[in-house]
Amino acid sequence: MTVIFSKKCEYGLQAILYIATHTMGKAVPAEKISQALKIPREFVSKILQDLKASGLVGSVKGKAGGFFLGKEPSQIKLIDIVEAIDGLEMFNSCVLGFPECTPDAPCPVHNKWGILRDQAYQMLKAETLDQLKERTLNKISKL
Amino acid sequence: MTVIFSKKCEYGLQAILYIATHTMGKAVPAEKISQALKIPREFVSKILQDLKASGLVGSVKGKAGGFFLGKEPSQIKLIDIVEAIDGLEMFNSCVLGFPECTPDAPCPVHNKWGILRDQAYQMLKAETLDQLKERTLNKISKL
DNA sequence: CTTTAACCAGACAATTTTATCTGATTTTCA
DNA sequence: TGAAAATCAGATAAAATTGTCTGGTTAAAG
Ligand code: SF4
Ligand code: SF4
Repeated sequence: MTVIFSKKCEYGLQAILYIATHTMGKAVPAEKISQALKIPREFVSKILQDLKASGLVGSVKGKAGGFFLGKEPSQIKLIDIVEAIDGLEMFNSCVLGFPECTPDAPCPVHNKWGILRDQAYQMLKAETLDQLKERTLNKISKL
Repeated sequence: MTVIFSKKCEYGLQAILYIATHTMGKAVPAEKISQALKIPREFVSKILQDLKASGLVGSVKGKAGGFFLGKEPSQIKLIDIVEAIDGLEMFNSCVLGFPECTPDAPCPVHNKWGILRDQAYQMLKAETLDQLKERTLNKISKL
């Protein structure tokens, strides 16, 4: 299977986007995220607990508890979630899987892939959650 | 883990590039590929057997046997190997993992990711094995 | 103060991916 | 003809990823 992000990372990205757009001042329970995004509840819960360790989300226990953003929406970028879950290794390794990505021994598609890789990185780094809000709402509302 | 291609696919790409540059008219045994690319022999052998089913490689049994390209190097592109092993699904699905990639409900990074995805596809489709030969040799010789 | 709804920690299970093994067959060559 | 070197098919094993369960703790609300 060809994959960009692990399932965990995809779910993490989706969940954070969901929280950012549906928080209304209150904490969002895992159950709600699970239903909206069709992710198993315990699984998304686990992932958010992991993201908590990175400071990207916070949580409150007990009734009316749930998850919320750990920083201002204007301070969170998609790359932050990717880094927390999958790491940034892919942005520094060979697309063909050759060991070592050195300038004097580039893989055969170096000149093209290197550029794409950087653009992908820039893309994830470019916009903050608040800037993505409108488009996120449009997507999630049609799920 | 973040990944572009599965290990199988990476190994398949590397192995085909190796065969294309080291065939010298004869069949290349899995053992030789295994040593050169540091891929477990039985594993690369399996992968090449799979690629044989797609017509990308051929094989001869017995002593002095091994694998060879199933087509002219000028007729094989990297995308062919990717398609045979991992399929082309990634070039038609959402980078954030949202179900359905529809024009009226694009994911929040649609306008940027869509372009990158197409460029990646074009990259893999652009050059044939013979065109990649020189750069491949340079990479493999420094492994 | 009891019920309820939530997070949380850690074990557990299922699935997929990656890798190895075993034995059979084929071909070359001395 | 027999030993050696290779593919090949299928079973098996190991590892990683994905998903589930159990029981505990916390906090709101009646
Ligand atoms: S293109 Fe160059 S930099 Fe990019 S992955 Fe291949 S070797 Fe590494
Ligand atoms: S950007 Fe649009 S086309 Fe690309 S993956 Fe996201 S939804 Fe699909």
